[in-house]
Amino acid sequence: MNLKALSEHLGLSQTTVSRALNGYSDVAQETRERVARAAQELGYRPNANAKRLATGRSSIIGVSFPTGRNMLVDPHFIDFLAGLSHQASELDHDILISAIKNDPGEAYKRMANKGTVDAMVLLGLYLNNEILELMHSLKLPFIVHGRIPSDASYAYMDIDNHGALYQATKLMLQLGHKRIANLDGPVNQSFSRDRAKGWSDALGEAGIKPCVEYLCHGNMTDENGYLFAKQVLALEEPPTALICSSVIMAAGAYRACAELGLKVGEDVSIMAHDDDLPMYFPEKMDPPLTVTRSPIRAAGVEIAKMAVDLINGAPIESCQKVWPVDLIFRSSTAPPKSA
Amino acid sequence: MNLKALSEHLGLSQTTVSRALNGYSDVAQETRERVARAAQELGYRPNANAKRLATGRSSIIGVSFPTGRNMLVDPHFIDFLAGLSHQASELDHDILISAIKNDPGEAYKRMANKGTVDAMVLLGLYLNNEILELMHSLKLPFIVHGRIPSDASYAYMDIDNHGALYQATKLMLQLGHKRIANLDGPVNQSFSRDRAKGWSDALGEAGIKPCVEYLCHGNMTDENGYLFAKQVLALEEPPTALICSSVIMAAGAYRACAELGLKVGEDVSIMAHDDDLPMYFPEKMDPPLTVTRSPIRAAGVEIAKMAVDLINGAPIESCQKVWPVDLIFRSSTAPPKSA
DNA sequence: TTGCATATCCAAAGCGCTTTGGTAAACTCG
DNA sequence: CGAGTTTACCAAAGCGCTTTGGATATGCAA
Repeated sequence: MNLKALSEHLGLSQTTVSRALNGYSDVAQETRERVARAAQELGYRPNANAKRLATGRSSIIGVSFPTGRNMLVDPHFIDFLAGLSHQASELDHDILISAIKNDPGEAYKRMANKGTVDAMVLLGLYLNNEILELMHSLKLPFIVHGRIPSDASYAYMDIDNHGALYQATKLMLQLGHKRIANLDGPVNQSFSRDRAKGWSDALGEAGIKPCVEYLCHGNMTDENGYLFAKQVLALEEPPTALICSSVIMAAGAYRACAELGLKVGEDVSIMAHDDDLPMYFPEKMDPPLTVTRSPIRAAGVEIAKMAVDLINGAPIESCQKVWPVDLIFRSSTAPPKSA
Repeated sequence: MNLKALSEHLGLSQTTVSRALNGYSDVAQETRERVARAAQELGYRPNANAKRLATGRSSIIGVSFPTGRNMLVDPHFIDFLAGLSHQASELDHDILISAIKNDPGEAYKRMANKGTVDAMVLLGLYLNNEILELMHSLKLPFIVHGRIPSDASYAYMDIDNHGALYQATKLMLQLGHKRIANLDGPVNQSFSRDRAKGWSDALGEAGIKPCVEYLCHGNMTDENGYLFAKQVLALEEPPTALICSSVIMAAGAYRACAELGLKVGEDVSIMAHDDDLPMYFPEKMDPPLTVTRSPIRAAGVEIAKMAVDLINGAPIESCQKVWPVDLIFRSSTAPPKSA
């Protein structure tokens, strides 16, 4: 069942049927209804590819997907993707994923050249100035999850990573902690660097010199949380507070403390940034975990909206957002014991 | 730069240029090379949507993506998706994901009707006879990851879940265990039921009546592994062996044992099915975990291949595979202490 | 009555590719 | 040498939609 058949069935022209279905004003109300009814009854579905060819728009948003064996398939990415894809379908758009093997630039070019997608979502993880230039040269709207320092203007959506660690560190300071460790994400990622800066800025303001031994970088896994915690707690002067970049890491840190016979929320204070991942519940941990919180899934939702705006011609300047994070106090944080 | 411009530039017809580029035989070798060079130099990229309209094929494979808040975004699914998407791009196909909110059938219909995809990959998780009928009525090739018992013939790829638990249970029996618990996946999923059957079949052959208290069903999370282990180990007659449906669960079970002062590989034997998830390393656990193993990512790779075959007209019967699983013995399993 | 908006509808021209059904020239071979 | 093959190319007809640029009919003011 195609447009031609439907219009013949109705005794109307293809033009009118098309315009009726697409809500144009120059078609009588009665006709519009008649067309809608017939389309429904006959199960007419416009052919997406014909529509795409005619309009030059695909209503597909491309996302690069790091699948190489050496890259971690990260639960954070997945939850982000879930939000993105869910919202995209609300807005009648589809999500096409393109595997990044090694070179992300190559994957982006592939996606852009085929004209399959109207816009692309890039992971901040792979962003650098070179990629930014490449993207601009591809003449395809794109939006970045994350940020990098750059002169060029581009659409992005990020959470306030600096603020998150700044707040967290400030809280620990206010509780009386002086030795505050930062179990951070991978060193090559901008969000990790932003967080590290927030941490050291807060310390600096309190007149404390950030100690390099208190700063760990690595993938945000349970195991790293465990290892890093063990590592810093074994120092000559162990920290009394740990700030983890993810609830996953915090779970590992809890384990480390348990093994060392340290009571979380008493002997050592722990907090984390909570991306609200579906399988991790900071409020159910023992003790419940204090967090800075910003659901990564919501970021996916927002980016889908922004991508569609961008496709519809919104200026780049209106597509640059930084979300603040919430601070949720629970019992894993307390004044240091010695205080 | 489109076909018309390119052909004019070359002083050839569109037909010849198109055929040259697509490797048809009725074009002179010299011309073919000239065309290829010009296309390269001018950066000509055929418009994907025009091609799709003309050929009726999109080279896109659709995958349903469970994103609803109530559904777990499961690491297993993600690794599967990574394999699928990686292989699809090797075969010059793209992956389009369609969010399942609540009703999977509705999502499938949406995807099929638009004609955007050439084939669909369904998750066994959502499969039932009703869905199967729906899919057949949609006249779109599809392939299922998993299986259900059904009279209808359909393309599928599954691992031998029955065999996995059969083997695992058999191993425990051979070691001398009599009380063997099965910490299984969600009760409504076919792979969980297959595994439960493998477990009870092996027990049955050994003349042991499967005890319902030893069978737990639930999402394959760390927490459930912990809870289920605690639960069965607290029974009047606790099991001496635990078989977990996932390494993630096994990690939880290890924790439970540690808390109870039980040494894994001595006081209690544990094994698991290993999907080879990127963040979990059974061989690095303490003690290293005995597993039945079948990388779920490889299943994704295989399904991408099968989907492309199916699109190219391969008969359904040639697209029905069940993979055996490996049994890898490590030190988390040993004869029971009392034996 | 005439002139001019306004409301409805339509024929036909694309969108950029593939594919059918040729043609003309060059080659084969009895 | 002429009939049949083979080789290399092409014009034009789609694929199924949107959109442009009218056409026709009706309503209303002058």
